[in-house]
Amino acid sequence: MSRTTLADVAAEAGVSVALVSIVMRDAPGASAATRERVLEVARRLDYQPDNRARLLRSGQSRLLGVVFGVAHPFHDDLLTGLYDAAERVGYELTLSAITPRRDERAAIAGLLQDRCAALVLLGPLIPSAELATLAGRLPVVAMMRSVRQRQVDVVRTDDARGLHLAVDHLVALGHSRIAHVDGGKHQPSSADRQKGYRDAMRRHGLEAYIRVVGGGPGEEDGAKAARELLTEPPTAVTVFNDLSAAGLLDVLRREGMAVPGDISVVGYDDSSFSSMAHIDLTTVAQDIETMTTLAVARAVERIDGAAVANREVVIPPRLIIRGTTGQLD
Amino acid sequence: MSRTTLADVAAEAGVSVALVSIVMRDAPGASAATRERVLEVARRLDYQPDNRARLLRSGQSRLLGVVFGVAHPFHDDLLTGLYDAAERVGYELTLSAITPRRDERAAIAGLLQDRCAALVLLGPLIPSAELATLAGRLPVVAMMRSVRQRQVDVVRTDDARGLHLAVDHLVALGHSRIAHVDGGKHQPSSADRQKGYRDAMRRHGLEAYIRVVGGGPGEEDGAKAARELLTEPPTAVTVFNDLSAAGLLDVLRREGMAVPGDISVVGYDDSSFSSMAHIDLTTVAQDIETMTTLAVARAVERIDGAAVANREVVIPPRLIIRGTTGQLD
DNA sequence: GATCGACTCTAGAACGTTCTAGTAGCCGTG
DNA sequence: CACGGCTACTAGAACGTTCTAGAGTCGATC
Repeated sequence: MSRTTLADVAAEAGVSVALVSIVMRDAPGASAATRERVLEVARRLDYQPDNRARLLRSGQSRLLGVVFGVAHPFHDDLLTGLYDAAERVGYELTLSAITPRRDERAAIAGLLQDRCAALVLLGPLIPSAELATLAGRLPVVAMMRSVRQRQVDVVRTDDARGLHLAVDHLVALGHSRIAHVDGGKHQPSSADRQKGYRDAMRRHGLEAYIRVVGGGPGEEDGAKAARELLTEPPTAVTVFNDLSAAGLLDVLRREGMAVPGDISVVGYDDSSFSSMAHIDLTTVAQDIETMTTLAVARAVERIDGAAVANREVVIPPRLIIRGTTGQLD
Repeated sequence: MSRTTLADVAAEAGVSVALVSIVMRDAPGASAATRERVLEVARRLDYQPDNRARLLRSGQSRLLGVVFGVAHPFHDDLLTGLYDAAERVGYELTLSAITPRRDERAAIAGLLQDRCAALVLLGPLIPSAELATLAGRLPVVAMMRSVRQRQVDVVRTDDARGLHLAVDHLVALGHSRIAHVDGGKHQPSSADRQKGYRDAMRRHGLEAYIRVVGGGPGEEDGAKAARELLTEPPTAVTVFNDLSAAGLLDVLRREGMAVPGDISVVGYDDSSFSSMAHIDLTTVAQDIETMTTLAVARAVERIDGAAVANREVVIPPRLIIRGTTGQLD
């Protein structure tokens, strides 16, 4: 049952182990003829390189650790982008999940043992100080969250601007009683989005209509907020994220509110499900491709020891107008 | 930037490398006094064991590779269970995701390089033959799908029985015009569930009412099926999975159908979102804890070379009655 | 015909750990 | 005091790879 190794291939092909290694890595130093022969033998013996031994020896691991949460559908979209970005620069990804019974620290600890060269954290919840000490050990890129500490790189969407776009859009449609359902105190980006909402409302002279309802990142949080809003419905509402917006939409519709006839709704993230016909949610899109590309690029720069000009990269969001927002009669 | 190794700790503590290794592994062979001292030094130098070197040497990797799909919310629930189960038996998990641009083969190849001791595949889509050759290389456990080939272990829910439960429940409520929205030809479990539906209908003498509508695993598939059903609505419908059922529910309600007043709906999976108040879906629960525990146990048995009596384990499902099914007037 | 350079190849160390085999000290027993 | 059997420890090989240094061959150049 033991796997075939370089030595097996070398013996079978009648060459040295080192030469087989050269061939497998596509490194210079082997003739076309032997290259061919070695490859043939490797294929025949079903040789699979042992990443662990490879990394152990070569020191640099071309491996990025990613921490994501099973409870966040948007993380799945980010993972997709990260895989693409990593592949483009010749890196591998190793994933570690946060589950209800496996917290962020455990997820990170798992990756540290795997000796990945850098960490990419999706919306990390642990305190900045902890992120900073972690960054003393290896490059750390935090996504979708700002971090004061200078050691930690940040790639995030300009969340304040995202809510400006949403509010501007609603105001242009004639709305003024615009509420905001926030993400709760545990979501690091919640404060930025709420602030963006408040600023935009003020800028439009709608200070008097500012109304923030407590919410959270889940569908259920949105549903709960909807029930609260229904006591005195606004004509429009911006929601912390799409999942929450979906829960909110569902309750609104079941209570007989027409969307967007009676109330307009704007989500956040442009999660994959928000474009589906029956949701058809107007939302603020985070630029997944740019964010993931930059996050991976930043991690690689740090690994290579390159000097990094601006450690925080803020990506502008984009408003995706779909069917849940409409002109106020 | 280079990490602290056993040798560093050994030098600092004035003992041999081997002894430090013993202490770190909690293995017998060190006095309480030195144990204490070594641990103190290790803590002070911020020592982190290098998993790769550890596994390389010890041969057995205590590492399970898991392939999951970012498009399947239910996989997130399974991951949660797998982490729990693996931890209980002292194994680690290494994840590899299937994304729109990274297919199952790529995901598997990534894991093979990591030298995990066995593979756990969540609802694999690749042909059985391919699974079989893979199983020639290392233990393979397929979840939520049956595999003819004897080399591959299977842990799955008794899907046919799941639909029996659903149909029985609906019949008991007085329904006879019960339709089924299936999972499409790409989902391996789709056929089993459809067959379960047909058998149950026949058993109740409802052969004439059998009606299968093409569907799929996504929310959008359910929405589409709903629109098709609406041309001539049945009084009840069983759906391939919860996500699809959620899409179906949404369309039904928006078209003015009362659930369960006009139509009852049963989902499948008991995904985490199905219990939420605004969905409140009656559904067939797969027993996540049992399935994940058994899948991990099976993988470990194979790794340890234990003889395995029955290579296919079929777990009975459980009907969770919530608010989307009701008495037919 | 010696020297050089380019090319192809190889031996052996190294990576950080675990494991095997052993050494040294100590205590108790006959 | 010789012996056995503990306990605490250590030296060195081993895992499968990459890397460094060098060896051998060949053809071209001086």
